[in-house]
Amino acid sequence: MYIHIDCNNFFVSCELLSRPQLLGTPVVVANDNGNNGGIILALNKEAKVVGLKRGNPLFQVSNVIAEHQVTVIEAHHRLYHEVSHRIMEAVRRSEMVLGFVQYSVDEFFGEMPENDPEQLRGYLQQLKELIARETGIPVSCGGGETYTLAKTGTWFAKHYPRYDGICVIPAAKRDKALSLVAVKDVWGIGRRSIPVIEQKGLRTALDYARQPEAWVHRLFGVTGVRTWKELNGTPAITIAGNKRQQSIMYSRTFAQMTDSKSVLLRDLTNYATTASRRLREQRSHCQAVSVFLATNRHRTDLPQYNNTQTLRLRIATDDTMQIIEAVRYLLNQLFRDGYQYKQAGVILSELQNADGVQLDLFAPDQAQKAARHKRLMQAMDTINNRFGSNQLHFAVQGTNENPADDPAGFMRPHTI
DNA sequence: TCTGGGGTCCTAGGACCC
DNA sequence: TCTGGGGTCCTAGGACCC
Repeated sequence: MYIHIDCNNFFVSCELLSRPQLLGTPVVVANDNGNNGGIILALNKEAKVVGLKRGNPLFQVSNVIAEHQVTVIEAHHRLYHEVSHRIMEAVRRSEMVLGFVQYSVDEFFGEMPENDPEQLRGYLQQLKELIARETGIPVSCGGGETYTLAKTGTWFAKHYPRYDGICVIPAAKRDKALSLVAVKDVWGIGRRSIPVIEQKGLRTALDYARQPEAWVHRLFGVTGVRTWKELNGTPAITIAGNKRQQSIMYSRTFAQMTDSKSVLLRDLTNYATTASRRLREQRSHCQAVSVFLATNRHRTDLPQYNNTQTLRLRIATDDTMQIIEAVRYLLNQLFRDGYQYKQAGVILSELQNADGVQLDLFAPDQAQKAARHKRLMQAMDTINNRFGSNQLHFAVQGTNENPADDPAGFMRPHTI
């Protein structure tokens, strides 16, 4: 049978590892854009009972936060990835799960060679205890005949306390289980499909599973059919897991809107630098670079502009300097005067393995230049890994004037 | 004042080939 | 009544996920 593991309130659980005194009090994790302008990314159950929800902008719920003395913690994404990695390693070492894969930062799938639901439940209990013991993170587990049913099991584990965090759905109870799940709570059925399904008078996962395949195919395509098959007990979804990413994006919403091209250039080159470093970390090269700009969609009183442009490179690269040049070119193409920009980002795509990159036959000197740049990038990565992420940077990135990043005031950036 | 930041896969249609 | 029959590659955009 297939199993699914989902970490409870993951970001909050990670933060509480180093702040155990906050256990039992309401805690939320929010991103921070430097202006108290973030939204709630994760919250524990104490924060849920006072009425907070994932996605709430902080400024809209500041009264609730003050009234109930909710602790707001800024997100530390590096920490979450490390903890996630520890969970994966702990489960791997236990050798209890086959084909164990990471699906997202806080979710895992796998298989267990066990058909008896009670036995499987016992194994999941062991797994849950192992993860708690080795990492301190509480998890919920589900089991079933397919990935989708296993994930449905986790849904029950989370919504009904009597399951104590573990729910296996055996074939014999599949229909009963699906009749208790609303169509909107099915993994794979999204916002756009729900009105179409409900208009047919279908309300539950079982209603959907009982429709003819042809109807599902016509309305929801092959992805809809896959979910339909999985609900009916036939595996149809594969989880890639543990592969290199196929695209890398870095984008930010600004604390203050800007109409300045030079500000955008500075920010975008910083994003390009970070994205390029991640590209090298996973030993990939990119063949395409995209930039997007967006105005504040919440400000209906201002003119809106939203655009993306992509540049394909002749030769795939992981060189920050080349990627910055592409970003500079794309910004020149995209930029329009007279708009207040609120968000911008860089996307690296068409990634390929760094070991098999095609060079340019007609530009042999390019190879020498590439080799020099490669050594420069390696040196910069080494220095920045050791002394802090932007110690050595390109002049176009600007100087870091944010005192929060340098509280002691001794980290003067060195500019190339 | 203040409204994340990432990802994957699929489809439709156009341009081009024989 | 009848208007070939296949292909490939590319791109933009949609839908879904966390």
